[in-house]
Amino acid sequence: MPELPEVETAVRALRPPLAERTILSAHFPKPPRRMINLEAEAFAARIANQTIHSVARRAKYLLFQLSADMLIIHLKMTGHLYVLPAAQENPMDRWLRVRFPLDNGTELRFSDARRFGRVLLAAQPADVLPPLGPEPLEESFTLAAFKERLKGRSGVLKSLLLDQAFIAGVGNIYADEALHIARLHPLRRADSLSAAECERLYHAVRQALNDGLAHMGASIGWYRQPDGKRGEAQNHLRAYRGRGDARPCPVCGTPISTIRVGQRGTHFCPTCQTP
DNA sequence: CGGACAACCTGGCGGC
DNA sequence: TGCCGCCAGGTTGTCC
Repeated sequence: MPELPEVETAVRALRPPLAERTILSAHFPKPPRRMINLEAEAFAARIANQTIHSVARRAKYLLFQLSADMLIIHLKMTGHLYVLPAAQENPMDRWLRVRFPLDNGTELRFSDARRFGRVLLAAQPADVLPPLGPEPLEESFTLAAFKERLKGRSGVLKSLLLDQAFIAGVGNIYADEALHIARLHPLRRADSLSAAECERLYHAVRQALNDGLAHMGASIGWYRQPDGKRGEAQNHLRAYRGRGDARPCPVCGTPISTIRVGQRGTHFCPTCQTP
């Protein structure tokens, strides 16, 4: 569930407490299995004494620029990052996977109930990151650039929006939101869009992500901000529905339909988003 | 390129 | 109340 707005919210919250802090070591309370890209001991030895110079986001990855390496973390569905005094416990510690003691007595912790998250250490991020499309909220992502990327694509819109190599950072929630804003059916094929529809989709993707960001992310399921607070975006969603949420379309009042597209739960308004 | 599907995981929920 | 089974989700990898 952490998608671009949720990861960006986390990045912004983590910047102040981590600025120019030095990581002393890395501890893995439980066997890390596939979570890290090195052996646990090698990982800890390599990250020790590296200073965090910046915290940034690319797609749904958090990027920590260290003295010599990049620390790259993907939260997947249930990952959570938080900074606390080393002695202070937190409910999220129940699923604690990594603790990074810092040089001022605080600790960066990574908790992840479902163990899908990834914690990678690499000198060159490109060595471990998959191909990623443009950042949809950056100025360089223009309507013309979007139309150019659409050329030659024929798949259904929902799957295309979820393709991180096509556009970076959109996940299941904001894909459904963007399609509702654009009044486009999730099964519409990319090569069937008129110029006007392309333009609606372009603006809708950015609007959906900006709305999520403005509300500090959507706390559906597990997502929390680093300070433990819930985001507010889930209260403003137009089409995406979590379990037990039967709110109708906010535009026309029609019940929201749920189908599966590319193995993903997909929510849309059958009145506003015609095939 | 695209679509289908399995795998990875495990808490939480619906159903009984 | 308790147990079972399935669902959720992002990404990777395989196959056609």
